[in-house]
Amino acid sequence: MSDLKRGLGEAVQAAFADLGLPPDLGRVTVSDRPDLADFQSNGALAAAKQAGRNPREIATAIAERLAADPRLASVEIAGPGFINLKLTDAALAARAAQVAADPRAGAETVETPRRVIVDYGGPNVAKPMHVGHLRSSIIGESIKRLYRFRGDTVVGDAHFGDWGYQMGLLIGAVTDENPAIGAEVERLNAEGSTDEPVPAVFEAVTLADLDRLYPLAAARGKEDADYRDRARKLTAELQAKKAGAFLLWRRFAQVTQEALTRDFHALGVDFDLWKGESDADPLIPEMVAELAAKGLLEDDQGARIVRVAREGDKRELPPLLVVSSEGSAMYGTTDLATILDRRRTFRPDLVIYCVDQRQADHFEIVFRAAQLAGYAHPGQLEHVGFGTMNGADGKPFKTREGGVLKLSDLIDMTRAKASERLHEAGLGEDLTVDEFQETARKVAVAALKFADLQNFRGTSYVFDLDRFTSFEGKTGPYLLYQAVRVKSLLRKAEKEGASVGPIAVAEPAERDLALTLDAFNAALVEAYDRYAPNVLAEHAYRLAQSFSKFYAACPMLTAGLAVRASRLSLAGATLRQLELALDLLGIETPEKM
RNA sequence: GCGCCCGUAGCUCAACCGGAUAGAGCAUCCGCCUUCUAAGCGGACGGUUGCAGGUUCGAGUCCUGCCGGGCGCGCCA
Repeated sequence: MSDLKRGLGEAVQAAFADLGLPPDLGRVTVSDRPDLADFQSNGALAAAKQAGRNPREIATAIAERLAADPRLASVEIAGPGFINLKLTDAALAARAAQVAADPRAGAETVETPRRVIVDYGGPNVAKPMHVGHLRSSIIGESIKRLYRFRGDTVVGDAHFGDWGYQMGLLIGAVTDENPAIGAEVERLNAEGSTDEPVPAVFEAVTLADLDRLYPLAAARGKEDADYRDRARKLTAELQAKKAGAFLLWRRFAQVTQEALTRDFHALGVDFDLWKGESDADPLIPEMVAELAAKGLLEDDQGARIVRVAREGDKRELPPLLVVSSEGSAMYGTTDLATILDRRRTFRPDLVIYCVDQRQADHFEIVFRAAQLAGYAHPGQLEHVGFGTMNGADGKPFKTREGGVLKLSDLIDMTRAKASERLHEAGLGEDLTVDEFQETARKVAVAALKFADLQNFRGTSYVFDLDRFTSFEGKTGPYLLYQAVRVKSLLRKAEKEGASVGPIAVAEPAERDLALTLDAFNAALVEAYDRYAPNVLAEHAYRLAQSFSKFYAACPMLTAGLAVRASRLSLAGATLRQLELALDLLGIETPEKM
């Protein structure tokens, strides 16, 4: 079952082939001029250019071959050689009926499913999530769901940032502040085992402590060489699995993961794997040996590196730093080892790194090194970068007090506002307290996620609290509102014994809704190919809007029997597709609001 | 200095391999609730797509140069 756009595309392409023209020029797109047509093909223009012929002539020849197509009410040539295609109401109705009958609401699956890993780019130990972390989790989650829905086998991995120099900094800062912990670390380093449980003294460490200490330690590490050297030494101790350092680190990871799990859960984001950089650590020795055996490793200024620069590069790309002069594994080391680990345990066809755009160079370096080492083919590793979130001043977002806004605070604020609005509107009064809370949570999450996902991931954007927590216009709550209206309508219809029936389209709003329903698959394909959830978000919004217009223009319960049955079918198809699209964006739909 | 990204309506963002009249939302103004949820619907206003060239039948989109902004450039992650 194919959507109309593709079906018509095949017909036009066949007509191009008939005329001895390149078939791929016969691509059909949704019309730019809905007043003139439903779909259009611009291929005659490109073909004319290639063949040195008159475009209108070619367009006319194509149109003659399409005239007999029973799906088309009209085929017209316009302007320099646009081919305008208008569908019959019957063809539209038939397609809408297909969508209505399809559990996948008209969405197809990929021909050859792949094994895919989505790497969420690592929330870090010791750093509570702030608004800057919204993007990787929201975009990553949506991409994961989208790929899975299209038929791929997908695993989402948090890729926890839990290894490296920052851990050494923290171990130093915490032991300095709390001598009891320091003494216990010393004792365990000397005579303990990493198999022991985390000692009770370490439980004094909270996420708030880490959050407070880390920026101080990082700043001091930058200006104080001795402090930095000590932190590096502690990092090396941790990576050498000294029991004291290791168990204290376990405590850091514990408290952080608890908080992160809570925040992610509130956002409806869940990982299939909660692996960390530390999990790749055991593979590092053999990986280093292998890199050396392959002749890829070079000694340079006391460190060991892999050179990845290529002939023809526009500038010199720095090498991958595999082993620091202190003997520590670096960011790129664990990333490369993780590629090796995944290759062995999952054999992915594709790994999607959903990470800040600023790390593009880093990934280019790691990916090149992976290819040199034979761990990956070109195209198998994709960095899907996203822009940064800035404040109204164009700089990274800060609260009025100058601090970062914690993600959990943002969610709470938005949820409180949603509750307030529900109360104001007198909505949800028949809900229990729990149901009401749950609805407010869903509204809040929808607002936050949709505000992010409607932007193309690659561009940076301004974080505006009012806009993020806005419930009117092109927002998540608008989409939920439309879905809930359909649900309410269908409940009422059921109570009145009204049933669905064959779909007919006649009114402009019905035609428009049917066309929008048809566009779902194309939106999914594009969002999938371009790693661009905003394409899907845009479709969901258009669908909600089409429905809202239809809802206003086409009464259902008061209509005649056949019309009512048809419109209820359209409403049902809309609901299913809208809920599916929202789910793929990671947005849950409440029953009532 | 070198490299990457960006510059679209007052604001925040879209725009499918280069196509017709560059679209939404917010804001402003005007209409629409005794009938299915008004968090809605309809309408108005709003543009030299940073500037200057070039390629093309056709450029927001491709090329060159400038201006403005963001980011990155091995021992943080």
